[in-house]
Amino acid sequence: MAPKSPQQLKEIREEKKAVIMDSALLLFAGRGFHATTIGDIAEGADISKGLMYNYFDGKEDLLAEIIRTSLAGISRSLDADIPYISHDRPLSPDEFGLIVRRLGRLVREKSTFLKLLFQVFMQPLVREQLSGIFREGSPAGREGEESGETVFLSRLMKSIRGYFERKRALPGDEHDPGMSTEMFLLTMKGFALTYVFMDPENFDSDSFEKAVDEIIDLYK
Amino acid sequence: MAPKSPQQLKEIREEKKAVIMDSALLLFAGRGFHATTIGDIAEGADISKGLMYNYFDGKEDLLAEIIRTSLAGISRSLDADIPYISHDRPLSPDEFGLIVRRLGRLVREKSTFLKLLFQVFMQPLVREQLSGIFREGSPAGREGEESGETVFLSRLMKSIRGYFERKRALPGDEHDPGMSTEMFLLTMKGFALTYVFMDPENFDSDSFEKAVDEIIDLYK
Amino acid sequence: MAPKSPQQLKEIREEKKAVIMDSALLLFAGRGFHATTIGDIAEGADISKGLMYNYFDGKEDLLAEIIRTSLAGISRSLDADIPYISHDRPLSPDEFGLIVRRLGRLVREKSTFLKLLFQVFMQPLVREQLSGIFREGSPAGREGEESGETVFLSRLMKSIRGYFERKRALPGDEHDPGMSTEMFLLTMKGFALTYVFMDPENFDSDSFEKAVDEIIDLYK
Amino acid sequence: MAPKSPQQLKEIREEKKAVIMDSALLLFAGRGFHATTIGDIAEGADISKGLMYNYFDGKEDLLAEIIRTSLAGISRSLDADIPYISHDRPLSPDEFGLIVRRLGRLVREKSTFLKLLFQVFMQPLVREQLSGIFREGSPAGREGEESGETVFLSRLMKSIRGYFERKRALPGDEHDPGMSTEMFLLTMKGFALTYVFMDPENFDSDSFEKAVDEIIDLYK
DNA sequence: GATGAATGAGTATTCATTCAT
DNA sequence: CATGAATGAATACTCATTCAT
Repeated sequence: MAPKSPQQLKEIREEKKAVIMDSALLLFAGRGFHATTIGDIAEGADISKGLMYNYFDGKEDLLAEIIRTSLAGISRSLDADIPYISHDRPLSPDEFGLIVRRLGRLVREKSTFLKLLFQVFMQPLVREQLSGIFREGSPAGREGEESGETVFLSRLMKSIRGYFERKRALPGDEHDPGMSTEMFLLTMKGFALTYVFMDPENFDSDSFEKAVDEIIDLYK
Repeated sequence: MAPKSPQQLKEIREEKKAVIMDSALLLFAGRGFHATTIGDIAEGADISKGLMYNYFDGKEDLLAEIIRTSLAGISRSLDADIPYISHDRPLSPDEFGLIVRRLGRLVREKSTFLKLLFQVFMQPLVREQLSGIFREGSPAGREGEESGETVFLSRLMKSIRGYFERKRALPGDEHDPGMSTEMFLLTMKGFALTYVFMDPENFDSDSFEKAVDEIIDLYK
Repeated sequence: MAPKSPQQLKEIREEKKAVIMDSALLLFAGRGFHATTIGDIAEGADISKGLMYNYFDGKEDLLAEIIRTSLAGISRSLDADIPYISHDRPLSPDEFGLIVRRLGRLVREKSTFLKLLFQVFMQPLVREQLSGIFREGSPAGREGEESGETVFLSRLMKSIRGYFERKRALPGDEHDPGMSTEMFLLTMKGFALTYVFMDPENFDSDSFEKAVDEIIDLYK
Repeated sequence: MAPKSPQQLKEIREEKKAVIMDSALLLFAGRGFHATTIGDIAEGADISKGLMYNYFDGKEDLLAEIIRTSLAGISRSLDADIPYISHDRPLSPDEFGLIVRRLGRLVREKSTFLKLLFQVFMQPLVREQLSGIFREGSPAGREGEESGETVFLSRLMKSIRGYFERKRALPGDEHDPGMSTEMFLLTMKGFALTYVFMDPENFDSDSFEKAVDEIIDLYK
């Protein structure tokens, strides 16, 4: 009965937010953003429809928040696992292989979120709206948190680009490094697309792993 | 005074159907199926909302019809350009290269439809409904027309699979042919995804062509 | 190829009108006025939708015309069978019985139309609209035709009323003749209602006849 | 601050449901089901159109609910007034008279609902749909409430049938008891039909009562 | 914080009617 | 006389969002 401390309150709030976002993510990914109603989300989160609006500004804000948080989470998780890319030293082939393997794991572990991400970036309208929200939604003050983390993703990108540039300099490879990077990314996209939308019953863990190996082999 | 001849009538109907489908395709691809209203489509086709229902059973039927027709068109067009795959003789590397190049052209020419196709196959709900419509929509009788054409696509697939199997038999290649096929398809998907959703202003015709060459190089 | 004579033209016109009205009557009675579309009627009459408007001013006019024509037909048919009621002489009990029997036959033979009539008179709105059409629809000139015939129905009514008044004068009957008439009409309505909407498979020809006899017995 | 108690909530819901059903009943009876729009009903109930769908699954469900509830109400009300029919003892002529008088009162008091009921049972399509809803709508579990009440109506029917069977056994009556029952019901239908759809201004309270007396006289 | 009744703008769809041919 | 493509007003229904409690 004692009044909760501000700290506790904040924790409870964050937890409830997470529950709502989990419910929404599952439904957005499964049925699509438009086909999911606030009622569905509330039911999934076991709360009333109205409560959602205590935590988010609306359906689109909820979507934006999910994407923001998930991206930050991914960023953080990758950052923890791939520390070496922050150095100036170029990636070794083995490090490149580890990165690909790590990205493969990501596809498996975050397939629900990736499903959503694919959908969102296919609808220019939503994409634009989202950009708008992102712009408005990140007031000067708190850039230190989320964006600081998502910045990692561009560092990763740069690192990969660097890898292919260095490979270019080696004898026996006359590929345009820009093109090599593009091809690698394109293959990774196709890989993610294929496995993320594959029927779970058709999913073959073995061929998944072999595909990862194959990619490493192709681009190492 | 006299009513129009059945011939005239049929032409008018076919033409108007095409106009409506064109308008719908553009909007579905651009804004997504759900975000597109019948009013938008009607406006785009310069007709009244009601008229749409003289030609299609509803929004979903319109979508199904677009996909059916477009797939048939693609199938026909590929069939005309790639006649040799119908033979039993396995593909030569050059033929394989030509096929990839032809598929590349397809991505450019049919990017609007492919945009739609990607979106549709990402929404399981719509996907199922579509399958249902397709199943019902192809009564035993008229298999000669649409299905006869779409069958070409599976023949193409088989041909490609055959190509990788034969390659496997050559000395110096120890790849699992099934995995090779999968990797190739996955790369094609990534390729299509990348260029189909690329902002037109970022689209670089040169790198597009070079990417096609690169794919041919990788898998030939 | 010879141009048809005006007489022939008129006959053809009348015949086509009848076909349309038959189709409409069947559907109106079976599904209700609102639930029947012009398209249904046209299909049933094997004509185009537009043609209906060459013969009738619209759906409601079609309904009015059906009712008008059917009532006139009934009137004419009864008039032919019950000639004696036009005399001033009061009805004998046997004549009364014959009338009831004739009305019973009417219920069987015109059950489809009566179904429609019941429905129409239960919807005040339609009833009012119809009255309006009837009023507007009978220009001074042609009252000689239809109305002349429907007038018979009121003569019949008057005759029945007269029958019960005369009965009243007999010793041994102290019923209010107005009330007797009302009771008789009410029973006839209940009779018609019961058998007109009875499922054909539940219809028992025997009990139908016995009910007629019973009514005669009750009110003779 | 606190959300409303479940008790309060339930009361509000029940009350609002009743308001909507009252508005709908009035309009359905007056203009017919098809001619009544959701907007009309909402206006009559002084609510927004959308709210209707918080309480009913749609227009047809609303109709079904009205009929269900009204029938249950009638059943209950009759049950309270005519307790003796539950005994095995056959009805005395006086009891029969009381029943008819009670039914007469019902026609006056529930004329709006009866108007609707007549209309509904004249449209086979709606009738079938309703049967469907009724069947689905009464899961095995809650037979205790509504159906338990409407069951009373069949008990009443049986009681009346019993009355005429017993009468048949008396000397001086050679009517088929089944036919007598049918005639009685048919007369009651005609009676209800006549007075329920009579223009209020033509309604004569005196002749109404006398008609009831007359019916009792005829069938007692 | 939490609830769910209430709103109303928006959407797909239907259908009587018109009209060029 | 006959056709059916075309129209557009009307209608049932959905759903994000608000707000009193």
